Amino acid sequence: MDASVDAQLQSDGVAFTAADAELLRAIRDAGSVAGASEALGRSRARALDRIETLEEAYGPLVERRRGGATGGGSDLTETAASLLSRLARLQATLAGTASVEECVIPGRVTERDGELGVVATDAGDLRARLVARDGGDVPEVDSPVQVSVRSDAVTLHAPTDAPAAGGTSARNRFEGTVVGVDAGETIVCATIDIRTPDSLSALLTHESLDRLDLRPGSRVVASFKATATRAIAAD
Amino acid sequence: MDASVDAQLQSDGVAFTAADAELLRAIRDAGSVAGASEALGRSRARALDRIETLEEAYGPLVERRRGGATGGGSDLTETAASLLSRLARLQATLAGTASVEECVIPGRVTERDGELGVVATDAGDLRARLVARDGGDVPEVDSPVQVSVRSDAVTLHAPTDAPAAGGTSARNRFEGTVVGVDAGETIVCATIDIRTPDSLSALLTHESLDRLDLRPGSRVVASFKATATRAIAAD
DNA sequence: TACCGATGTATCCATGTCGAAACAGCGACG
DNA sequence: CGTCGCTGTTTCGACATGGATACATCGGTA
Repeated sequence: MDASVDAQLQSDGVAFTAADAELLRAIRDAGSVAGASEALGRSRARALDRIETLEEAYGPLVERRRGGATGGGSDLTETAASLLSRLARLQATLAGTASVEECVIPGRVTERDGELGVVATDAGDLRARLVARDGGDVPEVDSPVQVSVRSDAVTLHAPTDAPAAGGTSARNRFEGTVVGVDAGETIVCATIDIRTPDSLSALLTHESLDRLDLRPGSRVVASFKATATRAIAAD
Repeated sequence: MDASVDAQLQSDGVAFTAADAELLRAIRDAGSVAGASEALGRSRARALDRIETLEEAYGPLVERRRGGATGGGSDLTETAASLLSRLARLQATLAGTASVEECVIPGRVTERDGELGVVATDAGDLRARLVARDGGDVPEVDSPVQVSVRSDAVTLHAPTDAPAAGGTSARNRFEGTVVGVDAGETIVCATIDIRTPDSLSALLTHESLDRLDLRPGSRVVASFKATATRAIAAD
C-alpha cells in the first residue's frame, strides 16, 4: 500500500488537472488541437469543450487559428505555459512529500498557542504545528494527537556539535541512536531511535553521512523545525 | 487561483479516497451501513459495493452482522481505523505542503551526482534535489531548471550567528535582506530578498522573530537542506 | 478559384456511475 | 414464534462523460 496524490490548480471552481496539462502539452507538440486529440486518443470535440471551460476560468490558453495553407493550427499562450510549469512544480513537490518517509509520534497536547502547541511524547516535549483533521477540529490542550515528521525536514548533528537549544528558529532537538542506514544513489535515509514507537528518519547526503560517521549504534542529535511538523487529533 | 490536492492511498490498484474515508467514518458513527448511507445521502447498495471493492484490496474493513434484536449492524475493523488515520495524516501533510508559500528560483544545472545537483542561480550556487517532471526526464547538466523551496524548510539565522558552511547536513546558505514580515496568529512568514526573481520566504515563530529582531531591511542568513528542495526542468 | 486541413458546432450513442426501489435472509428478543 | 431492522442482492432508470460522426467555415496557397 502506498500514497498517491492528485495535484491540481483551482480557479473559479474549475480544476486544472494532470489530464488538462497532458492535453496542453500535446497541443504544443502537435501544433493543433486536432493532432493533439488524435495523439491522445481523445475526441476533438471534447478537447475543444474542455479548452473553452478552462479558458473561462483561467483566461486565454490556446491561440487557435483557422484557415490558411495548413488549415490553421493552435499554439499555447504564456498563461498556458505558466500553468503547465506551475502544475509541474506542484506535482513534483507533492509527489516528493507523499513518498518521503514520515515518522508518526503519538503524544498529548500540553500547551497551545494558536497554531503551535507543545506535545508531550515518549521522547520528551515537542513543539508542533496543530492542524485540523479533515472533517474535524484543531486539537485542544489535553487531547491525544499524532505528530508526523517528514524525513526531509530532519537534520542530524554530531552530539558534540549540536546547536544551542534556543539558537535559531524554534527547533526540536532529540538525541537518539542510529538503527539503520539505507543508502540510495546519493541520498541516504537514516533511521534513528528516539524512544518513540516509530523511529525517526532523516534524509541526508552521502557526504554528510561520512562527515558524521554514522553507523548503526552511533549517537546523534536530530533536529527539526516546529513549522515543518503536523499534529492532528488521534482518533 | 490556488492549489488543491486529492490525497489517496493505493493498494492493488484500488484507491482509498476521501469519499471512502467519509463513508467509513459515517459507518463508525451510525453503527450501520444503512444508517451511514442515509446520513450521507448515498445509496446503500453502492456503499456495500464500494466496501466490497475496498476489502478485496485492503482486507476486512467493516464487520457486518445481520440479525438480532436491532437487525444487526456494522463496526470498523482495526485495519479500517488505521487506514482512516493514515489518510488523515497524509491529507494534513499534503494540504500543508500545497498551501505553504514556495519560492521558485530559476537556474542551470552545473553538476550532477545522481539525485543531487548543483544549480547556478542569481543568488549563487545551490545544491538541490533533481526530480523528473511529470512525463519528462530528470534534468541533465547544463539544462535550465526551476528550483522550488518551500517556506517551512527555510531556517533563518542572525548574520553574526550563522552556522558554519560545512557544519551539519548539506545546507544551502544565502545572505539576504528582509523585505516583508507577514505575521499570523503565532506563525510568521518572512520574505527575504536573496537577489532571485522570487523572494525566498520562511516560516518562523513569533518567538524567533523577536529573537532575531527581524524587520524590513534587516540582514539575515537563510538556510535550507538540499533534500528539501525540488529542481525540475524548465520548459 | 479550387483545394486542403485545420477550427467550429451539432447530434447520436455507448458506457459507467449511482440513486431508487423492491424483496429475501438473518437472528436476538419479547 | 412473530417482530424488527439490519444485511445481502437484484433490477430499473436517470444522469454525466466522452467517443463517433457529420458538416459548415475559414483562409493561405497553388
